[in-house]
Amino acid sequence: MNSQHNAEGSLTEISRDAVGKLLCRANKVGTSKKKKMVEYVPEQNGTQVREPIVPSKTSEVEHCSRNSIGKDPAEEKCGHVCLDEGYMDKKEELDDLDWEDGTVATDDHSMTIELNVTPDSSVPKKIRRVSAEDKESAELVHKVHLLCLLARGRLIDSACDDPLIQASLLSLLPAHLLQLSNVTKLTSKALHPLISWFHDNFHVKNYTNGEKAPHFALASALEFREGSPEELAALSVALFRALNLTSRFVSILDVSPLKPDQSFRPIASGSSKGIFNTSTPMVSKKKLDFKSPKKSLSYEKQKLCESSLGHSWKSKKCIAPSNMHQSKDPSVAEVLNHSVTNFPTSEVHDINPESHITDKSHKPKRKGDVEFEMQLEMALSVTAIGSSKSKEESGENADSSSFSCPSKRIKRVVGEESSASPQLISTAVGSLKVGSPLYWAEVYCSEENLTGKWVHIDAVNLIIDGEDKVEAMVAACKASLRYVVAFAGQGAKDVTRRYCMKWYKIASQRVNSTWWDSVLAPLRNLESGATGGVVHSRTNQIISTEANMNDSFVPTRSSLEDIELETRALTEPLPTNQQAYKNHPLYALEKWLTRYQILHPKGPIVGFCSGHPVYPRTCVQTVMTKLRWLQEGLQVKPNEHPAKELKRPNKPQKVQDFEADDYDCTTDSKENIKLYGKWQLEPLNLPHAVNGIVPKNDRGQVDVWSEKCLPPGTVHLRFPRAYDVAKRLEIDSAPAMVGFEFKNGRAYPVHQGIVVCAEFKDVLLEAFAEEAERLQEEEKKRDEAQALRRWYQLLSSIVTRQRLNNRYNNNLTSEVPNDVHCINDNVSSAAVCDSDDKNQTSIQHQMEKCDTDLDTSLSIPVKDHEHVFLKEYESFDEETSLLTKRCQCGFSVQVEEL
DNA sequence: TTGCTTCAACATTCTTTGCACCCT
DNA sequence: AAGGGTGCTTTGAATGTTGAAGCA
Repeated sequence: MNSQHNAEGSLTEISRDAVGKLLCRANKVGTSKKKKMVEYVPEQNGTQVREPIVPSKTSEVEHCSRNSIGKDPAEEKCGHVCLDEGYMDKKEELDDLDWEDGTVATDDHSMTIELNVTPDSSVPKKIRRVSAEDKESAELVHKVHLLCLLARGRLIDSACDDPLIQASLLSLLPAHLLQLSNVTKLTSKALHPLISWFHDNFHVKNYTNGEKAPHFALASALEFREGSPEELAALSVALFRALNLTSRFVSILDVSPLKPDQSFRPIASGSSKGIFNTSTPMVSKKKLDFKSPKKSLSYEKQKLCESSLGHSWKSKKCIAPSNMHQSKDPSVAEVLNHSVTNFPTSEVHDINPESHITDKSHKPKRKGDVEFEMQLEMALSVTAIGSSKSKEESGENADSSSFSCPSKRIKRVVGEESSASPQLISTAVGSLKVGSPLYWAEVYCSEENLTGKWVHIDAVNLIIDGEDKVEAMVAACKASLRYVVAFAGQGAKDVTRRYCMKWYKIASQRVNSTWWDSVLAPLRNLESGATGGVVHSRTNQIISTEANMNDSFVPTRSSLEDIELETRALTEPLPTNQQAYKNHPLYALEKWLTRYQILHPKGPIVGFCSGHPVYPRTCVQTVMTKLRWLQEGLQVKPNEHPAKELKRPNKPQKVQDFEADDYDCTTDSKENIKLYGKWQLEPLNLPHAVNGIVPKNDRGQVDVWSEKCLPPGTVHLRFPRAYDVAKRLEIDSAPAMVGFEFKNGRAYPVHQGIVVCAEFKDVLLEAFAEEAERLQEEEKKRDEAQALRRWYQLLSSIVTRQRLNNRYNNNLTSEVPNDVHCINDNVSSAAVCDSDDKNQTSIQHQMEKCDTDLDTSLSIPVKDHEHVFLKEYESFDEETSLLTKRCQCGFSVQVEEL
């Protein structure tokens, strides 16, 4: 176990480093910008200032970016390295000068002052824009962080389902509050005493218990009745679930920014050192005396098991139910018995197969499940380490680091006087310090509204039904709630809309919705399976069937909630500033329409902003030129007038420049860009191909922007030399223009293949195949001929060489050099005599003969020595296909395998 | 102090159908 | 001499994005 922990630690370390580096990269822009701005200064100052002025802010991020990421070339050019080198160069120069004349040094100094023409203040500001790469990496970090937090939320949620935790909570609960589990018509008001009790008994702490899995962290928080806001919110959810209330664990996913160069400050976090430090130091509270003196028996037992067995939390669950019976309170024992002992059987009734993560060890796991669990574990460890670390850091100055953002007065429904405890130090009259609203619970109250409602319950801050306050609280922390996700049944659902009143403000800060929706899709199903209509998994059979019956004629909770959130989206209040309308999903101002946008129909006016009429976004239509619509496979209906006309940008055509002024006013009106809207279009109606003739445009070609643009009855053949093939077969064809290439400021058409009548397609393809085969054959022949030519050349040279050797070296006793390529007389003579008639086939034949001769005889008499080529001295080079045969005397022959 | 507007600077997108000259 | 390859005058305006300044 220890080793496993170590391994896990290293893994999480690695993960943290990796993501940290990514973050550093994402944040690099800001820091590097500063760096550059600073380091430009000394460069312009010449050598006078040697040390670059280091900005006072030496953040870890910057440090990291310097260390972990290779310097980019631009940085190297103007960065400190360059400065140092410059200095060194200068110094060398200086030394040289010293060597020549000792007095120059001072001159040199003064010269540098002369160079320093521009004072620091007048240095033009260099604002480095974020590059596409920076944006991409920021988005990547954003997504990864989002997934990590999502995974963490799921783990917390599964911990809330833990029957031991639930049972222990119930064991603490006063008997009168247990009645809540029997309430069928639940209202938010009915929850007040329960929340109040929870608030009084569980308190926020600023330090951490160390790195613990959610199950253990919750158990620990339960035991000591204090914990992080996250743990307490989770405990409240566990309590609701223990009481058979349908509830969710809701969390704001406080992710790193989507766009680079935005400093990421985790909500309510004292310092931001990385995306993992999302700790949430809260209002420091004195640990209150427990009103209920008895401790959780089950946890004492469990701790015992833990120490004696050293097993995982999961394994202990099996023995837990028997322990529950030892509870002294009979009612509690009954409830426990009911809720906990039902647990093993509940999986039978449970609709959601994954709702009991705790039992997974007993089920055969699929490979994907195992992998997913591992990923979850990793995500958990990573986030747990990060947060705990920051908590440890903030632990020292717990009071000072406690939540300090001013907050608007929030709804405190019950026990406001008691909750305004002395430990809440207010800095302003009328303001209350509240904990960071990162985590809370949602309980489904069937008697709220007509159809029932998910009620926001922040047990930590004692806020009930304060959904409209969350945004203000988050805003008070100078953060925005971009993602609010509700977790239940191992699933998750984005409920940001419920808490966000100004969606247009956060929409741009969220990741692209397609990706996010696809991530959430499977989780949504799990979530709605656990909460939508069907009462929670621990509910008994009767209630479950009742709910099922209800579901058969009542929309599910999930779908009702979807409608609710959708309605919120559609009834968002009008923004008060004009800029907000620029990309607002619901509303538009004519002022902010782009060149190619138009209001159609122009109305209804839904309001006014600074005197400008506000129209629904649905009225905004895109207009395009005829050509652009053509590219989309649409054409403008006949007799349609342009919906909008734009003045053609003045592009004076070189030679006519001087004449342009004369008839500018007259031509302009004629050459306006005519734009048409979608409502003025019809499907493309191109002339049909008749009698094998392809209808062409005035340039004798067919513009193939897409398949839609092909005249009916024609096909686009893209194979090379198609035009030649068609021409040879005397088939009518037209070059296919597929687009433009922009070079030197001009557009050049790009042609690819041809357009022919469909009936010729097969013929042409066949002809092309034949052609291709023929070309291949020709190429092969050409290659072979070339090979033979080279062989002939080689053999000729060898023969010549041999002749020269025979003639002039006969009398000499010199040895044949090792690397001289030799060949026996038979071969050479054969090659020579055959080379004369230049018959390629016979040459080839002789080559083969030569090859076999070499293979079989392998004995070439040279003078007294007869070469013997033994097999073991052979070597074959696969690249050149050359076989090298060697004689013991050192003589070698290379043979090419044909 | 905060939020909004305006402006400037830079980045990105859209634009959209040759020709003269040289070499083989 | 014909035909293929290569390189020009290396656009430029509109729009989108971001930061800074000014103002209420």
